[in-house]
Amino acid sequence: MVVHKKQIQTGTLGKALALLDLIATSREPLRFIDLLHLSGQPRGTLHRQLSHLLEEGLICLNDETGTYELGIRLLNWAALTWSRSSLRQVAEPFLKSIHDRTNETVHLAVLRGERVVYLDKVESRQAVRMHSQIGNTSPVYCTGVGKAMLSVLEDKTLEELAKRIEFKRYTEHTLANASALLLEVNDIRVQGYAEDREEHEVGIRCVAAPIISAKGQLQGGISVTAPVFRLQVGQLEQWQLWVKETAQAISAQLATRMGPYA
Amino acid sequence: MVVHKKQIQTGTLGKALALLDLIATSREPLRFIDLLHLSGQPRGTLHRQLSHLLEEGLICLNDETGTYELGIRLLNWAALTWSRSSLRQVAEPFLKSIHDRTNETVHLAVLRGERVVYLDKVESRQAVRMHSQIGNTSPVYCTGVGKAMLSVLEDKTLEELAKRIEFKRYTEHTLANASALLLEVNDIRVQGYAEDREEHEVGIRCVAAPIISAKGQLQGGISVTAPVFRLQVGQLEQWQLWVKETAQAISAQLATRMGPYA
DNA sequence: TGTTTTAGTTCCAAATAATGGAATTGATTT
DNA sequence: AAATCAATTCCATTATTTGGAACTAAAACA
Repeated sequence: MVVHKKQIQTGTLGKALALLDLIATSREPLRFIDLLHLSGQPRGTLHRQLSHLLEEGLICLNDETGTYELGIRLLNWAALTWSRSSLRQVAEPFLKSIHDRTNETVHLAVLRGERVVYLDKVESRQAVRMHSQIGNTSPVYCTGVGKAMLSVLEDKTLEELAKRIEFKRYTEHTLANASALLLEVNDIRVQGYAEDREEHEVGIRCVAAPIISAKGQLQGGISVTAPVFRLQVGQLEQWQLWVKETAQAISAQLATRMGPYA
Repeated sequence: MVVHKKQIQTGTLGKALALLDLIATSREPLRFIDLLHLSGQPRGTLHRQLSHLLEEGLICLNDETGTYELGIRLLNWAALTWSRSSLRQVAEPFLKSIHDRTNETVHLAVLRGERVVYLDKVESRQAVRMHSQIGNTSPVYCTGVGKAMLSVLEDKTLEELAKRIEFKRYTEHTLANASALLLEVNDIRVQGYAEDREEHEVGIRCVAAPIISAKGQLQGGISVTAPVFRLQVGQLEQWQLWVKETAQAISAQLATRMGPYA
């Protein structure tokens, strides 16, 4: 959320979490020997690091296969993170309200590095299943909320972030490079809302707006998403207004009632 | 899940996570000064530890209130933990099946220390909202799944665990001490299933059974929960069978197709 | 069955990071 | 402007981590 003034060396903790991330992001189940190659750490070091992660419940060892999985303690922390998130708490009724009016999927998301993390979702029939979205991430440059959030960042921050992005084409409309993104963000700044015109998935469009704090700091964003075939003429124009209004209402509310646990 | 052979000193990582847990489990938002008192660490040490957690995205600092909140990175890890859990993947269709037959809430849970952590849930109308259960915990001694899981542990492990529990009366039926619990677990071992007779919440009953690995190691448990007013005569007796059968079917399936990501 | 290979664990002197008290800076109140 | 309180920085001391090598366990091979 906040951009770092200076890079801090996180020492032992950083190394342990890098290892955890390796396990978390691998698409294959990993054994000791795999981690040995992937991490590039010496045997002794890796062994102790894994012992510590294991002991702390951040990972667990599958007895049958000898592979490491993510631990249940992470789930527990996440449940607390979610339920206490002040942004989420404040936004909840607003998300419901906009969903009632649009009857389409509404997302609440925050920015984390070059990716968007979904914090909440209100969906048509089905309510949220965890696997659907919460805690999952998407690239910032081809999602409505992503681009909306970028529009709040300062130029310098934005440019640095854009430079770090690895652009990948998901559809023919996906923005293909940093300059195209910066150009589009400029438009978004003027309009106050962002659109996703089938940039991430063919047949899916959305409108989104950023949420800011009293001090103007980026807090997150909301979006309404719909399949193209269900869109009426002028519908997105209507939703634009609602999304902008709602994001501003959430921002205003955040300024009043801050802090979690309230 | 697995009981430790020996206690390992987790050093720096352990200290950092203890601090994270302090923030996670506090019912009040905490500022630096609060953490200074709570943690008992010297100023310099605490400051560096917080900087590291902050830098790693495990916590974030609320600019307006100066209080620390849990970070989004935890949510992201949890989403991966959940979606890849081999137990959850294997259990999913079985949970649906038993829900179709009972039309009541079905839970999948695992044991973590003296508490039960919910891994999945299939509910009547509403599908899962994260806040409903996933990642949340309950005491082991007054839940159906909790007692069912205890029944798989070895005597020594069980007794040590029971000794560590702080018993709290939730209803007049709550088991009040370790010996009552051990006695009940003995019955469960014979029957192969556990009951919760309004022990956690008045008006709520459930039946549960444990899931084990090929080697007989405890993997988790499932339960069917219903409000007393909706229960027909002989209904729990029917569900007992289903829950036992289903838990065994999951155990069998686990033995075949192990490992996450499959 | 014994041998080889591979995977995982333990050890310990050297290198690195964490510690914590004190001094400093910054913000808020009187 | 002074006083109070909160947060941050500094650095010599202390504790932990590091990593190569030796060791053990288990599986694959002969």
